[in-house]
Amino acid sequence: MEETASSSRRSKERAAMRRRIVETALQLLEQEGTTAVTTRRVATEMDYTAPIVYQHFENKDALVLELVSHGYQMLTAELQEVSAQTDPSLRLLSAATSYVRFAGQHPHLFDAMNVVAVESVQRSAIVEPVLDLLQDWLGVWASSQRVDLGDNRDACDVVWGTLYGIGALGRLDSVGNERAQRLARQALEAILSGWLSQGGQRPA
Amino acid sequence: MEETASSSRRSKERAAMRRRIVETALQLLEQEGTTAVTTRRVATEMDYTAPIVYQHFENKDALVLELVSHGYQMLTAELQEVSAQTDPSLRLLSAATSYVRFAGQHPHLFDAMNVVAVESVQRSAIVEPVLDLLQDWLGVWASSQRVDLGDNRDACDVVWGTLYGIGALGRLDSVGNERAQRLARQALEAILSGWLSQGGQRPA
DNA sequence: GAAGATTGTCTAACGTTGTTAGACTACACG
DNA sequence: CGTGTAGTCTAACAACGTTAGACAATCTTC
Repeated sequence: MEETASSSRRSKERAAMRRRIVETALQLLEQEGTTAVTTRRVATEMDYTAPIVYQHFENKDALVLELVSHGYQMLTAELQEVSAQTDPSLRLLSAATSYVRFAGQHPHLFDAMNVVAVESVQRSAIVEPVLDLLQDWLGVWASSQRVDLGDNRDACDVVWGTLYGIGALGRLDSVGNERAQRLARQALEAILSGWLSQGGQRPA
Repeated sequence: MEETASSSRRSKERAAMRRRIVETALQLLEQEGTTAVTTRRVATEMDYTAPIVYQHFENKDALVLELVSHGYQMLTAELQEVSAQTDPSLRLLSAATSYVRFAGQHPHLFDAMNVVAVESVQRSAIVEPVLDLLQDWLGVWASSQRVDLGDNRDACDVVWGTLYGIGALGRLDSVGNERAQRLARQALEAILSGWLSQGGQRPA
């Protein structure tokens, strides 16, 4: 396993090609939706042919999983920005609208990110950063309000599920993203205010 | 357009065949998941061939839409049962667990019921009964607690989105349906208690 | 009851999808 | 220069949604 000059160049080219595939697929997904992401379409868009995909991904699902991963990275980055907000309550509320806005700005990616069928061991790892962020912010909020949330994990999943559900609602024409942003904020306001008034821990 | 004996029999047979297709497709969906619902598979299961489907549905999407409609009817029926619960708060909490339990008992159907891509004018009509139920119960709860929810429609969608999100969360192995049922109850408890403590109307 | 129309069903095909095997080409290394 | 390796393409497969056209059975009408 020597490290020759050309082999290193080759592996860089391989990596570059892999990135190109992901970029092209992502662009297709965002601009034309799930149905546009086919192996042939992705390859053609780069002036290659379909089998090129299989030189870099085990199958199409693996490629899509990479898009999903990319999506969560984008989402994490966007959520990091509201980190500037130091007030624990406002920060959570900003995160809520931020999350739903993301769903509105990247509707098809958002869909792909939430296809449960693509469950895998890796999925948990992909979502983890966002959940960690949320769990952290919730913890800070709780201690700032001197509230015991019981299981922090539970609280985190409650908020996560709530925001996801309302974000998904916003995808419907009958609801719309802007209204969904408002609803998400209202929902989180209600939940936090509820936890506040329930005061302490939940009964068994 | 006379009403002869045989034409009436024929139309009954047509209707029966349509029902058989729906039943077969529903069974396949529930037992083997979305990928098992193909025109060929559905037809073969009934000892027919694929084109039979197109004698009764414009396309596969129309068939799936019928399954979704069927699913919402089942859900509505199941929610009607908790109607026995007269206490407004307990009734809503029961509905929450009921809804999430439904997601756990019919996971693939639940998925199909929530594919946003199948949006259509008819979709709103399909979901309407459930939303009406929820809106009604929320209204009763609000007046029983002497709380002004502001826009009743908003409150309804908040709860609807929340429950859906947590129900979908339960589909993940890392969460599980039983835990999701608990989480849904907790979420709704928090929201209601939050609305209670916020007391009156939301600011503009 | 026979002729013609209607209706149910199947066969066969088209285009598209994910995916793989095998051929070809170009470059790298001895 | 010859040999091997890595990258790419062509061609094919099975399965999918969908449609046209043929066939047969039934109904209508005289």
